[in-house]
Amino acid sequence: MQCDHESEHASAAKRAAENMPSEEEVEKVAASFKAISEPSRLKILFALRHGEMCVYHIVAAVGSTQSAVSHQLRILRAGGIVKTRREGQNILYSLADEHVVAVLELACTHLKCKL
Amino acid sequence: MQCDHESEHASAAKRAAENMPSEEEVEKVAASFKAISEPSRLKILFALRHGEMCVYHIVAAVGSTQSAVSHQLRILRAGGIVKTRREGQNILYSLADEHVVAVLELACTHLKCKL
DNA sequence: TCAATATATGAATAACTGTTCATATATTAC
DNA sequence: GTAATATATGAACAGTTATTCATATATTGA
Repeated sequence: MQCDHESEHASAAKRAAENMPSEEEVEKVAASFKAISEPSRLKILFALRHGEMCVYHIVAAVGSTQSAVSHQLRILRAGGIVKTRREGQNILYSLADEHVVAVLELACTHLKCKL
Repeated sequence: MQCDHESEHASAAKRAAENMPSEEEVEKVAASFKAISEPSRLKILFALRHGEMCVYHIVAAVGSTQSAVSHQLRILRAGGIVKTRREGQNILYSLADEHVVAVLELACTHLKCKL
């Protein structure tokens, strides 16, 4: 394999190779996207767009089980997608920041689906 | 399990359940994110930010094999993340639209990593 | 038409991941 | 301290997926 339109693409390829983020950075970005790439987790995020919620209400909103939701919340939390605060017996979950909201909205715009 | 701060969260939960996108829509969004959630595919996208490229140069830029890259490109193409055009023997790949660029940049901003 | 180059793809394997079930931890009310 | 409630977690299983290897298709130039 070899490509001979050096003039046109070689420079882009060279720049791309030189500016490729480190393996660690790529994996960090990938992990963030992976966190929001599962239907069960996306539903949680769509739910949280309507406001801070405890686990019980998240379970109700997405229609799943407590255990499954709790496992997914851990992944979202570890990925920095949601944040938590305790209020008595309850742990209240919310979207971590405006970037998360923005990415969700971009995806829906891209796919031409209402939110 | 039952949650008694009805006054505070029940309304958010109710709105969330009512406005939850359909299973099909959620899966479409999830599939899009899944397409960009693998390090090997993300590297391809980071490379393509520097311009349209043929497979040979993508392979060179990301440091993988022709077969692996080709499999990943198929997934990115099916997910509407990249688009292609043929030029002689070569298939030139590029990012599908500005939304893709924007999402990549948002993620890097979110993670405070340079791009 | 034939050889060479570029890209795609099917099958197989190995690694990863989501859910379920059972159970553990933590907080509150008594 | 004990019971009740809310949330988290470990293990196991099932389903998914990325890579490799071998091979197929498509385009070009002779």
